[in-house]
Amino acid sequence: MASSAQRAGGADKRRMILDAAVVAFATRGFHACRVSDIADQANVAYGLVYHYFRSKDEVLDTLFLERWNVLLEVIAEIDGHPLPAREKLHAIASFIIDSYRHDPDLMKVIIVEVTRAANSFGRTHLAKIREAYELIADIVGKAQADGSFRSEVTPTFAALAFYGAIEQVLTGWIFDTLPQGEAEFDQAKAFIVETICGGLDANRPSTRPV
Amino acid sequence: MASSAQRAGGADKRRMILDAAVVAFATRGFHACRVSDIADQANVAYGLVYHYFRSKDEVLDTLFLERWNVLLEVIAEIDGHPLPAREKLHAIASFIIDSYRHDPDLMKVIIVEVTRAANSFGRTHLAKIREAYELIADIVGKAQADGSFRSEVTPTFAALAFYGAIEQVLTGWIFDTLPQGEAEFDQAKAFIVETICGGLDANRPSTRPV
DNA sequence: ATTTGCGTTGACTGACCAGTCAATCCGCCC
DNA sequence: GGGCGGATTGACTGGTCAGTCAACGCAAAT
Repeated sequence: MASSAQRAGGADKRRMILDAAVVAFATRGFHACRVSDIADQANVAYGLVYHYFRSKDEVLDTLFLERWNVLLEVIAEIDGHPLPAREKLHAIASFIIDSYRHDPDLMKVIIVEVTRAANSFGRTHLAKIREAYELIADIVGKAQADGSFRSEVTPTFAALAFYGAIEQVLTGWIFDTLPQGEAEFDQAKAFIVETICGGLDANRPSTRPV
Repeated sequence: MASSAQRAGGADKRRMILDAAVVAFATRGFHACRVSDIADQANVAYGLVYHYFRSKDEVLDTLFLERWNVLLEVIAEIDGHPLPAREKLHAIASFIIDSYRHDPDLMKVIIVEVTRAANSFGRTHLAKIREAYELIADIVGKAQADGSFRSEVTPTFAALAFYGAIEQVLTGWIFDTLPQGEAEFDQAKAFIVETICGGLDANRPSTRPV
């Protein structure tokens, strides 16, 4: 009963179902994915899914909340460090992109089925999603207050633009519209931050003075 | 038979169905919306929808393509004018945001059900959607070539960031996460362009020298 | 050895809905 | 005024699944 899950024993069937759901949702999409697909993928009987979860929705719910709460904690923690705002944003972009690098299926599900699906499903989680924007907006707001960011733009809009850029890039990878790979991941982090913080216009120092 | 649709006569039932579908899709979402909802909304018999369209999908298809093609033409046309890149981007943001202002339901459907639904539905239209990114990337690329934009960032990423920011803001309005109104619409155009072109970092002229 | 009860199974049900189709309507032409 | 053909109608069918539930397995408790 201990830890290493002898065979597939009494251990965490619940976890197995969640992991299977990630694969199933990522492969067929939440709507097209039948509960039996999850059960098959988990090597578990159909009914067991309903032993651990009230509904198919609750499975997705659980996956999303598990991960999104981590994101919120990480952002808060990054903000706690005494870093320049630009580096905080880089750290956030890094975390999100590395999340995708580490578990593309999970990120695909979260983004495609929740974050970008504010209709059908994500509606329930709008508030939770918004928390992330607000944490980012906070970072921008404080940077504006201390003068390291300009104040031409509302923190809210800056946060939306920043997060929107990240999501758009992830979506590109998810649907193979954009080449991906180790190099691209790190490049993307830098480009996103550079676009949002440095801007595209030419009249400015190409590198910030130290 | 002529033009002004005597009663609801022989005129464009097809158009009526499309318009009804916009309302139905916007209200209940594509998946939750039944074909009978469209027919009811259009005051038309169920079967007539299938007289004009092969499937429910084709209705959404049609709505999307009609509008997206306009967008592509407009972007191309804007690019044709001899404007600074920054103003081209502003014009594009304006067009998209004004599209929302003019017909929020249609934009909601296009964004929520197609553009942001690259899974279930939008997959068919990935290429079409990408065309828009590429047109924008072109604008950025040319501006980099003539020196008015810096070259730190790939045109592709810049385009993604720009479009992503717009979509994120629209999504905020669509789901009432962001206050909307005449003032907000124009403000948003300016903020998006200012974020992407001007950047957030402080060390630079707050206004570009003429 | 027997009981107890959670974990597990998978066949089944009820609801839902996209798409079909045979019938009707109606404007127009001969 | 008869009939042709596209427009229009809506009842019906077929298939799909989410969720239920009665039964079984099995480990620990007695």
